[in-house]
Amino acid sequence: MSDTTRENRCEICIYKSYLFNYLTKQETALVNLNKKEIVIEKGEVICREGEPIKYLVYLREGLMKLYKTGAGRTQQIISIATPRDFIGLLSVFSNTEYIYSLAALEDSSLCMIDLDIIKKIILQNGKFALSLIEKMNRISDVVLSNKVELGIKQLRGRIAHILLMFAVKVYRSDLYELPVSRKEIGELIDMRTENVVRILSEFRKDQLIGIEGKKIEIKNKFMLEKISELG
Amino acid sequence: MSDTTRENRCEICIYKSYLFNYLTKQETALVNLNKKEIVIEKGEVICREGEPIKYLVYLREGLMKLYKTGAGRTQQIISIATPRDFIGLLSVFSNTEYIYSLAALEDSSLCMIDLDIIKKIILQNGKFALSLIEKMNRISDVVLSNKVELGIKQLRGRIAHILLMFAVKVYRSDLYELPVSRKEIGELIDMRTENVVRILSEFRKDQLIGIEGKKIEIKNKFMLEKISELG
DNA sequence: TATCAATATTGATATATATCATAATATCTG
DNA sequence: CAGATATTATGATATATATCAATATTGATA
Repeated sequence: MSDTTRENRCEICIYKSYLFNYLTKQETALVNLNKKEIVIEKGEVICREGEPIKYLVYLREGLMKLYKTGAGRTQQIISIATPRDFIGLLSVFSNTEYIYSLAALEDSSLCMIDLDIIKKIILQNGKFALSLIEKMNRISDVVLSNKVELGIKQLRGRIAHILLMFAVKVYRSDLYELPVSRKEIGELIDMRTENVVRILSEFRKDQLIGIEGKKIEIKNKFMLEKISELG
Repeated sequence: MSDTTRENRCEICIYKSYLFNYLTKQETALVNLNKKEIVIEKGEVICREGEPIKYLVYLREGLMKLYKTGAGRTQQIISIATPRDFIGLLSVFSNTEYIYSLAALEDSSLCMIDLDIIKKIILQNGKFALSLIEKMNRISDVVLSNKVELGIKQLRGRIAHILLMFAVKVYRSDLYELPVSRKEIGELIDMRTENVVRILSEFRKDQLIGIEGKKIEIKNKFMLEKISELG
């Protein structure tokens, strides 16, 4: 975890989210003074369940997973965060300790902003507060609706859904490299690793996708969408 | 749906949530002018998916369900709201139309506050904004974690969980009347009606609960907790 | 009160999914 | 590089869940 704070200034940050557009000059300067920018490698864990919450984490580049550790080292992945996401916005204001852990699925660069500073700005800047509320709401809409949909889909539908999710929302390409193992796919969509493997093979045999290790090619998007919709 | 606004004043409302304690006198008066208080009967639907969002709904008394209608009149229940809940806080700031419907499971009394007024107050009252953020976060924590837990539990675990939820969180009694049909239980915890019935009967035979129509008696809470935890 | 529709119940059976076993391959580590 | 370990893969089997069918019960309604 290398700290690269240096003289990076929020004012000219190209990753500045639309959220921070509502900040005044003074507030931007305050954020600038109370944030650290870090680069982490694939696999690194930056927040763990139970640790005190100090930062609001903004994902500049890379890919991360938000997950929960259960009994016997089992994990359940809550959501996958993509660039420009305020990760963990899901629960940082309602808890004093993290209720989820956060790990990098790809090399990532993050901006960690002191949560007390964010709270301070909420108290004094209504536009910022309202846009933060909208952002939070939107994030939980997406995460919740994904989990709700899981409940009505069978395994094939879930696999189709997740393959399309990576193609459409994460990589914006029909050809991509899976950032997760088969086991992690299972942890994300509630199924056993063996069944993830099996159904991927099945989809390959049916010419819906191409597989080469972690490389996935979406060959029949229409059919995958059908399978995803119908469960 | 009978409008009983009359001269009810927010200032002296016994249901005034801690949230509204942060309002100034003027703001309280503003809310008072822009809210309506209604009483609805069991079964009534007050918001439907797709309708424009106008109000923030506060449940004073009663019980409601937040649900989604899928293809072929199927429903999925997202969450059950209990008194003092700000229902639908889940998605009112991120959408212009409701993404869930809202119906009464028991006769209920609601306070519907103009959402534009709430937004206006957020813009000018930082303490209110921050406490609203905390409240929103807490609500989505609960709803999401319920749905996440569903994914790792088998049917018996889900039924045990829901029976305990009604006993502990809704009625605070080991003897209560189910506010939902067997079918609705299935819609809430993603399983078929027949299996809801079957497992309830099984629990009755095993002396874990007593059943008489909709009346449920929790007889062996310890065992139900075990079943709920272990899935 | 009689009739209809929704709900609840139970059993038999089909289907989906998990589990267990085993092996091949890839990845990490000293 | 060798050995250890995790990941991917496939088949056989057990288990969990859904589906189908038939009936009883309750609740609503004319």
